[in-house]
Amino acid sequence: MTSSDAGTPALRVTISDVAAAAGVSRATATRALKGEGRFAPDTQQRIIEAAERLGYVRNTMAAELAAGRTGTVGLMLRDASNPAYGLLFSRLQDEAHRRGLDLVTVTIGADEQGIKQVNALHRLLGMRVAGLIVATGGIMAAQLEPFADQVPIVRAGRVEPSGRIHSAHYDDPAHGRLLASHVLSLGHRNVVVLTGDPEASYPEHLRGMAMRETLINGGASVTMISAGARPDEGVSEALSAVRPGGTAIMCASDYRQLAVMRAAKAGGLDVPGDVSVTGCDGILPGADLLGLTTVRIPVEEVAAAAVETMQKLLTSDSADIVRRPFTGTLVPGTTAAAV
Amino acid sequence: MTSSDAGTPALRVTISDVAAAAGVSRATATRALKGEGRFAPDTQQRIIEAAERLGYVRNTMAAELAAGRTGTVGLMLRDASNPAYGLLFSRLQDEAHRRGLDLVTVTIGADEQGIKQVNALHRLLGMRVAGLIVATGGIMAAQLEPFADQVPIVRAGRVEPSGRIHSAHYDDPAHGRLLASHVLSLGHRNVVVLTGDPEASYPEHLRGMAMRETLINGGASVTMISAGARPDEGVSEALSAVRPGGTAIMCASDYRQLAVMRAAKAGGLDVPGDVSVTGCDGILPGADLLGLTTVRIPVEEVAAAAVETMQKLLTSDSADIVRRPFTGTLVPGTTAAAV
DNA sequence: GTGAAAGCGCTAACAA
DNA sequence: TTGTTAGCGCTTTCAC
Repeated sequence: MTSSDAGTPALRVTISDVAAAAGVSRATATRALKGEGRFAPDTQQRIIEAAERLGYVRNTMAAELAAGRTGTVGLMLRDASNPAYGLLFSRLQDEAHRRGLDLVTVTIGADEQGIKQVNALHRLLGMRVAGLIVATGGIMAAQLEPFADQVPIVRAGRVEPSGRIHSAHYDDPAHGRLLASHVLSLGHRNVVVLTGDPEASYPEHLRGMAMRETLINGGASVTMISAGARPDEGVSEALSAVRPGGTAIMCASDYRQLAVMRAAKAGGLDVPGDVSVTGCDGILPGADLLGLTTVRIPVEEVAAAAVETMQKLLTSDSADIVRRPFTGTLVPGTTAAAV
Repeated sequence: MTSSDAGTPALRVTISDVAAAAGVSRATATRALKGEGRFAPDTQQRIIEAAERLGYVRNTMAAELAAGRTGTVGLMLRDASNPAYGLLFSRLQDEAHRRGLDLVTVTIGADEQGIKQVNALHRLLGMRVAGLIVATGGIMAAQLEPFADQVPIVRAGRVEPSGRIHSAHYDDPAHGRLLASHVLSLGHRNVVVLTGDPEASYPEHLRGMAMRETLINGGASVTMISAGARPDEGVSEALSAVRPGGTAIMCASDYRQLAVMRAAKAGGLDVPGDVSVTGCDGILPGADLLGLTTVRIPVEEVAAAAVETMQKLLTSDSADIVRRPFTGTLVPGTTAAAV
C-alpha cells in the first residue's frame, strides 16, 4: 500500500520501502542514498535504483529533525514588486546557489506591521533554519536581537543598528552626499528635498538628511518635504515649494523622481529647463532612456557580501560582528542641468 | 539545561520544557498552544505564559512530521530581477497572505537547466508542501506531471500544456493580436517582429506568432526575427531589416522594446517619426513617461486566480482541471504612430 | 479536562 | 560492510 507500480512516484514512499525493495536495512539505505559512510558499491547501486523506481523523495522534515540540523538558510524579504528589492532578491539567490546554500524565502507584505513580521520570523525559526538573512525594512531589531546568539543573522541592504546582528548594506548617507554634491556642482543653491519620512522609509530618510547637510554646507538653502510611502505623496508640495526661486528637486528615490517628472510634465514644467530633478536607486530598466539623474545602488555587492558573510558564519564561528557598507555610483543623466 | 533565564528565548526550548514549567503534560500543552481540543481556560493561560516566558518557538518540522500534514504551499519562482516576475511574486504573496496560506519560495536561477529545477522541486516536495505553485518558465511539465495526483499543482503565468496541472495564465496570443491590430490600425503594412525564440522565452514566442498571423491576415508583410534571451540580441538585425521600407518594429517584450529604442536613438532614428516601436508587458515603472506602446499584462488577476485555485484544491478536491487565461489591456503610448 | 503511549520518517552511534 | 537501537520534537487517539 505504500509503494506502487514502477514509474509512479509517490510522496508516501518512505526509506523503509526503498530499503525493503533493495533488501537492506534503513540505515544502509540512508548511507547509500547520501553517499556518506561505508557501503558496497553494488549495494548502493541497488538502493539507488530502487529509490528511483519507487519515486522516492526524502522527507526533509524527518531528515532534519533526526539529524538535528538544517542545511537551509532563511530569507526574510520585503515586497518584491519594488525592483530594487526584486533585484536584491534575485542576486541573493544567485549568490546562495553559487555557494551551495539552500535558501527558503518568506515575505512580509509591504504594509504589514509588527505582528506579521513576527509571524514570518517564527515561520523561519520554526523550520530551524541554520541562518537568517533579513532583507526587509521593518524595525525588527528588537525582535531579531533575542535570537542573534542562537542563529547567525545578517541584514542585507540596510544598516543594522543593533549590536549582535551583522550587515551588508547600502551606504545611504553617502548616496545622498554624492547626489547633493553633484547638484551643488551644477550651481543650484535653492533646492527642495523630497523624501520619505523615517516611518515610511528609513533609507530615504537617511539619504534625505545627508542631502540636506551637504547642500547646506555647500551654501544652498534647502526646503525639506517628508512624505508618506506612496511615491506621489508630497509631489505637489515639492512643486509649489520650488516655484518661488528654487531650481532643483532632489528625490530620495527614483520612484519619487518619476512621480515628480510626471507632475512636472502635467503642469507644463520643463525638466531640466525649468527645474532639475534627481532620484536615487538607479535600477529601473529604461532609466537611461529617461536620462534619470540618480545613484545606482550596489545591489550586487551587497548581495554577495551578505551571502558571503552568512557562509562564513555558518562554517567558522568568529565572534566579531561584520558590518559592511557599500557605496553606489553617480549616474549623471540629463534630468539635472547646470543652473 | 534546556531552558534559561526569563526573557531569553532559546530555539532549544521544547514543548516538554513549556509543559514542565506549566506543570502539565506535553499533550495538554500542545492542545492549549494551538487552541484546539479540550482544556481549562486558566490552564491555557498558564501554558501560554510559560511559553512566552521561555521564548518557545514550535519546531515546525517536528510538528508537521507528527501531524502528517503541512500547512504551507510551495512556490517555485523564476529569477525575480525581471519586474514582471517580481510583481507576480509580490502579488502571489499578498494573495496568499490574504487567504491565510503560508508560502515558502524557492527560486531557480535564470539560466539553469533541468537538473537544478529538479533539485528545487525536490526541495519543496521534500518539505511535503500541501500544494505547489509554479511560476517559472522551464519546460518542466514532464517533471511535474508525476506528482500531479499527489499534490495539487497550479502553474501561474504560463499556460500548462500537460493534462493534470492547473493554470492561471496570461493569454499571450491575445496580447500579440491586440498589439498587431493596433499597429495595423495605425496603417503599418511593413513590419518587423522581434521576438525571443521558443527556447529563450516561450511566452515571447507565442506573442510573436500571434502578431505575425494577425499582421499577415491584415495584409501586412512581416519579417520575423527571433533572438536569444538577452534583450539586445537581434536588435541590430531588426533595425537593418526595417530600413528598406518598413515602418514598425514590434517587440515581444518591453525589454526588447527598450533595447530597440536605445539602438534607434544611437543610430539617429526617430521614434515614432522614422519607425514605430511596440513592446509587451507594461509593468515597468516609468513606462508612461517613456510613452511605451505596449500591453499591460494582468499580473494581479493571474496571481489572484492562481492562489484562489490552489485554495480551492486544498479544501475541496474537485477532479476537473482548472485552466484560466487572462488578457491584458492595450496601452497606446506614443512610441507607435500612424504611418 | 488531562495524561500515557505510540508513533511520524529519518539519522546516528554502536554493535555485529 | 551492514543491521540494531535509540531517539529528534511534536501530535494524537484513547483511557482515565
